[in-house]
Amino acid sequence: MQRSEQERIRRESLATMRALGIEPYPAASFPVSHRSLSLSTSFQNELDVTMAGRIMSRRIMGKASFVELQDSEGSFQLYLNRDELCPGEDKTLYNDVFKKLLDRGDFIGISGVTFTTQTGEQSVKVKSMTVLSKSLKPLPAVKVDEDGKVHDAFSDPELRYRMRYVDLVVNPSVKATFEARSKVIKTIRSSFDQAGWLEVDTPVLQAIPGGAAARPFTTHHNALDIPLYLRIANELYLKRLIVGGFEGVYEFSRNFRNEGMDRTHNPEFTVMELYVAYKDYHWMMETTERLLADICTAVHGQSKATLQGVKIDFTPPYRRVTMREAILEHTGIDIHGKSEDELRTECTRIGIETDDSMGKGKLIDEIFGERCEAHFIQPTFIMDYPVEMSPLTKVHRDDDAYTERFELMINGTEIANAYSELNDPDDQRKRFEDQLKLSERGDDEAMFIDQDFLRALEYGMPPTSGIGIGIDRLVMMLTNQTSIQEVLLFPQMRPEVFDAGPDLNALRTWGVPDTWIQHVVDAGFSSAEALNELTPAGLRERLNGYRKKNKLDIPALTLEEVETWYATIA
RNA sequence: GACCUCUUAGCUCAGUUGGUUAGAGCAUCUCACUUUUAAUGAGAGGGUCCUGGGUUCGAGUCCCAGAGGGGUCACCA
Repeated sequence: MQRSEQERIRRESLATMRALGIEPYPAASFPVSHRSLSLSTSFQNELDVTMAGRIMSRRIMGKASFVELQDSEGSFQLYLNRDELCPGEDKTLYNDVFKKLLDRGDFIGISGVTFTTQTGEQSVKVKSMTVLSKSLKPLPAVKVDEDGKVHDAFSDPELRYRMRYVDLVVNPSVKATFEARSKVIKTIRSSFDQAGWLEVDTPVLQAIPGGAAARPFTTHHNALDIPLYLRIANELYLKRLIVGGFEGVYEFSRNFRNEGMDRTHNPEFTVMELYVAYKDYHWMMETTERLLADICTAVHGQSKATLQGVKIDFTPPYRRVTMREAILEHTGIDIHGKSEDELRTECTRIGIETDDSMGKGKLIDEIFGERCEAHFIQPTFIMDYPVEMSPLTKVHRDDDAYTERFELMINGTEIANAYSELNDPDDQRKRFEDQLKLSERGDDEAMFIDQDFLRALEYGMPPTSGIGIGIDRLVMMLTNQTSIQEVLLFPQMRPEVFDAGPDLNALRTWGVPDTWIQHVVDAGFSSAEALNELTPAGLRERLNGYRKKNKLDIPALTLEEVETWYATIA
């Protein structure tokens, strides 16, 4: 790939620095005494500081300059005065290194003294400066005016996701999103640790992809010569640990599902799953609403958040609605006691398409998903799902047509899914077998039977409540994002195709001098075909013209030299 | 998987009915400037108009195919 003019100039600056005896990529650590935000909040004049960061802008006014230095916390203004930076006769560091050889994007370390400028800006008067790393590619030139309006924003989603490192440098809100994500996870972890529950790791590679109904990614283990699947859920493993005697276990589980991608689905995503013994789903609802209020407070400083202009109030308690009530409320249909055929008729009546592979549970799920889900904007627990659609859930204590299950809906989206866990091994086996029948009817999402899990239940699992919380979607809600890609640092994308680039060794074998190789490529003569379009004399003329134009400090080419290249190729 | 839509300078974008040498702002380079802050003033350079075909005297613009992105739907507890 041909380098842009800006890249060529930066590489020349790099070489010039080395010629001046300045290593652009020094090995030594650079200890820092202050960072931008903390220095600014406890600012005082005449403070000795040492800082490091990236040059984000330079305003050069002859013998004095201002630099915006960006570090991990934010940015801070530096003031460089030629005679303060270079008190002696030699002004190279200011005149050449700073003004000519450094660019926007370069990392520098500085020492100096704090002061306030005439316009009242907190600044550091730089006394010494060290080059820490040279940036060879120009950063997008995002500018923010005095009204906070962003100009020339780096906004192309493809480029932003593919080069998240650039996105993070120039778009501060992106960094804030991922800091919020970290706060969400930290809050959950510290809350659970405080409760005495154990954070565990369970297998990602599984022989039976259980615990959910989804199409798995398949791989192969060579030594065992067996297929393995990337986990679609970790539920069955965490329950085995409850059998093993832990009272509470949780895991931040990266799950993988080989399904479609869109605004709310990425092939790999994170679910936090928690299982606690001797509890039921009522307890879990109370635990969940308290946890979410804490998380929201950690991110926003209050238990309310705004999502697409709508205020979401995470303050407990949340509304609790049974699935039967929810469907009755929004469609007028009472699903209670209805047969599969009756439900199918109702679906057709209200315009929901059905097919023969759909069982009772699936039909009810369709009605809820199509007609009810979107109405639950404020946090709401939808409780008591029909037994057919919840094969891992204990039947309801009062009515065996339902299960003790809830989903937490926020802004019309499912955020969490929880049960009083099914711990009756015989019932569990029967439910798995019902799933198998569904799968024979053509429902390709029905679950596999995990015999070892059934054996674990036969050893006895205490009454347990469990929950899975979709971390990515939760972060979306708390950061006011509508796309999952905005809350994943590196969302899945089609792989980028890179040009292999010209073969520099080939040029070397033609006899092109090392000093010329890059320039011959840059000038567009990286292949024998390109050369053969010109005579040796013509090529020499073009390359020497290129040398002159770019003021290259290398010997001009002689006709004899260029002729030998052609001789080698032929 | 289907449909819609986008791809022009490092970034953000104009580009008329198909018509001269493809433009702007920022960024870059040169010069000036010792408290600026979207610094300023003067000047300059920078392009595989996503790729490949086609129509045409002539294509950034029209047609076909492809690549990549975005959106909607389908799929996805």
